[in-house]
Amino acid sequence: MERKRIFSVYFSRPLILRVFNFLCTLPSRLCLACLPPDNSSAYVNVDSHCSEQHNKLPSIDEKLQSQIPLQETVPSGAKSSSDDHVTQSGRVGECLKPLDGPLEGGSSTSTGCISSKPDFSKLKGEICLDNLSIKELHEVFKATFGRDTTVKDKLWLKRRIAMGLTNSCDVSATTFVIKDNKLVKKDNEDGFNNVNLGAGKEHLAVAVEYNEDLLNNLSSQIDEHQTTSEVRLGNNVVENNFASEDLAADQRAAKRVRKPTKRYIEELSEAESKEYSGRSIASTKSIGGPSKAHARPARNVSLEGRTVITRLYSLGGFGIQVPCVYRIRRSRPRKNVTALLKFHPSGMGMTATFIKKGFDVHGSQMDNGSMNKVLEAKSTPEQAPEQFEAELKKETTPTDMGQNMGLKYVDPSGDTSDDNVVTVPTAKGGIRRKHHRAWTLSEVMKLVEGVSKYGAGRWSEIKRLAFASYSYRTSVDLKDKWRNLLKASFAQTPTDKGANSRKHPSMPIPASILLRVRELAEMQAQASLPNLSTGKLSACGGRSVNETRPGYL
DNA sequence: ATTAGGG
DNA sequence: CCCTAAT
Repeated sequence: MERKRIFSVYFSRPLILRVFNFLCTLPSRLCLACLPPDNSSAYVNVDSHCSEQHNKLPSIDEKLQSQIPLQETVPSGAKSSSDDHVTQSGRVGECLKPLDGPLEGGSSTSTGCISSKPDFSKLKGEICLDNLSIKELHEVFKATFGRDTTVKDKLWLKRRIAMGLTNSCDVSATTFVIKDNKLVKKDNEDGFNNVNLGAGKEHLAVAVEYNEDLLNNLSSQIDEHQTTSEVRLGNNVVENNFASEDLAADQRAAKRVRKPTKRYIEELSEAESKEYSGRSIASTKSIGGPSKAHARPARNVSLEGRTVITRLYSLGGFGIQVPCVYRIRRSRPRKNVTALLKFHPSGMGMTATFIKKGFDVHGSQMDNGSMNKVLEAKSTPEQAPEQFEAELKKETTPTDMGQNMGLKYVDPSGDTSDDNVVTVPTAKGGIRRKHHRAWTLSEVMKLVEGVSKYGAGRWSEIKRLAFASYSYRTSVDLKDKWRNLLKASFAQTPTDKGANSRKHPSMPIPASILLRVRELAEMQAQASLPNLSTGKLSACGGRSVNETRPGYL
């Protein structure tokens, strides 16, 4: 039989994949089958193997853990003839099970790496996808990407597989890609002579276990590198247009993977931030059951002169470098809070006056009539927010200061309760700041007013127009508060028992406010449903609105 | 950047 | 209140 020379290489699985892929990119440049037979150990009887076991791609589930140095000797002199074989490259390697040999034969029998080489005779002939059947291509595809494909197009499959494998190099910890380029370059320069795959030093930790999510991510990355791969795959580029549609479809399917939330990333990185060199906890938590992916110690990879700290996941034989993201403590900028805190040490009085001044301005902006109305209904000066101080003065003792001080103590909801920042322990041990600022009655009223004016939902408007002076209270806050108000109003409207009696400091919202809230809610509910004919319903709603609004507007 | 909702 | 997704 004709003997074909192949690499006398100790491959680990991922490396094989890469080599395999690399070879796929070569056909136009050289034909391995034509390499002169100068190393017997490197020969395989192609034909015999073809006949033997052709079809079984190894199951990728096998765990392969050997770290095998790649030792390769590629004799020189093949280059000249290579071109001639380009055209027949597909046929030369009649059979190719690139993934076959070393895995079973090698791993099972290998007691020592070099001494007992894997039985490479099982690695048949030239590595090329050309002769694989669709079914086989599907298997390779699945082995490569961890998912099935329905694409029947051989060209597409081949290209996709090759591309995926090629790109897997991009994200791996090896420098193989670069070598790939280098190889190409060498090939162009001085032929194939000095090609040294893996520089003879590739050590790859192999963890051939598959994880759906990570694989999908891998696929996504691969997709993103498409252009790169196209360039690299020179010979196959021609086919791109042909398969572009299917490819796109497939990509879309592959990308439908929910990305981890930011918090997840933060927490994950936080856990490892101390020692990025330590082994990562990888995905053991995210994936039910035994961990499917092994994370290898991260390492600093020098990349184009820059050193990048990465975590590396060894996955299905592919190394994936994940840049470390360090937790960023985010907290809402609180301007006024800090200002308040500055006053705090001096004593309550200072704080009170400070706040009073601040709110007096706003108080003046408000509609006095409505405020008085509310105050009357409430008849509870203690709970009156500072904004109403102007009005309060009329009814209360001239010593506003003392009144204010007392007010502060009595009403915990007042802004003087400056415990705006509360540290809340999190489950993970981290503590996160939670600033709490109780809503004052005036704020609530402003909110209600704003809603009545601009409608619920236009929080930014309300904030800008009605809450201009409150730097805190974001639109989200307004929205939340309104939601709470609605809830409260509908919850306990029937009996306002708790509302007026202020025995519960936690429930300071007066009934009048709740009433208004409910009215506004109804009004807006109807406004949002204008489709109904102008029957009694709309008339009823409109009437109530008109009835209530004048007093406040 | 805003809004809606879940927590 | 916080966080997120969706717009």
